[in-house]
Amino acid sequence: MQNNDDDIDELLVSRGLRLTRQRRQLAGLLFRDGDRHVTAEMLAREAKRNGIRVSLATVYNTLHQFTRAGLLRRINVDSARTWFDTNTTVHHHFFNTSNLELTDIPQDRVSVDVLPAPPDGTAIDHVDVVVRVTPR
Amino acid sequence: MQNNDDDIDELLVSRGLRLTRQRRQLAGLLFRDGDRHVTAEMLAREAKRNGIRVSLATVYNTLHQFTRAGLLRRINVDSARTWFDTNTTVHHHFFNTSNLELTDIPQDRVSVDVLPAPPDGTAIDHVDVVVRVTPR
DNA sequence: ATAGCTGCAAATGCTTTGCAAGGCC
DNA sequence: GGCCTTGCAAAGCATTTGCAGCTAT
Repeated sequence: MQNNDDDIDELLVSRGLRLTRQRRQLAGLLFRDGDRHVTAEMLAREAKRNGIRVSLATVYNTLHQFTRAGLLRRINVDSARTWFDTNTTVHHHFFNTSNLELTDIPQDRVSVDVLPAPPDGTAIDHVDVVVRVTPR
Repeated sequence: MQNNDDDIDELLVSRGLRLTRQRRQLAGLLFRDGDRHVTAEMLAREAKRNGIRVSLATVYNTLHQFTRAGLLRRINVDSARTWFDTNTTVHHHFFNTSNLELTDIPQDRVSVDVLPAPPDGTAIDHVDVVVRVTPR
């Protein structure tokens, strides 16, 4: 994925998000090159490195707003922190438990068959597969 | 699974754990009836309800010691808290994101094929499948 | 006796919240 | 102008840690 600034502005507006400086700059980091996995802490550090002035609270707010707007997907791999993925399509992950590196697995490279019915009164929302890996 | 007090003592000793009052009582709650999913907070509350005097820090320590000893398995379903499962065999989970209820799926009722190779220099440790469900 | 446990309180790390000031439409 | 956003600091949780006192072996 490749997006220029205009595409990114349009993306935000199309999801009903106002164009504030912080949102445009964070969206630039996230969506310019596509396919990224970040935590709030990582994104805040990266923003600072790039001369973007934004508070940590705003990074959290923005990640959640983008998630609600369907631009990001939350991933639960690690009970210590929340990861966000710019790839919102159905797919799965490798998670390196030593260096906390997350890698996508294209959906069509994993097949999952869940035979049992979900618990009474519930319906399946989605299936997450995390393949935990460690250095060899 | 069904264990009486003697079985439980033997279980702890066989894993090299000293028989302290707190460990025996917590192990009683966890392993007497088998197949349970708990968080530290839940286990501490249950202990209190059962008149077991134990600090929250000891509950955390004990859960980790039991995990290291292979009596429990950590589960990452929810980035807000850590779950522990008394079922240490390979299997997967339904997770109800509304009421935070975890249910086992026997391994033989799920088939997963991961085709791509893990990232360079890593080997697969294990595969976790979480089927997220919501009330219908 | 001594290595290992426990309990408490304080500390930590991630995340959320309250609120005043500022910015977008 | 009015509503949404931002930043800061404080608060909130889950979890870990330091350490003095206790306990299993």
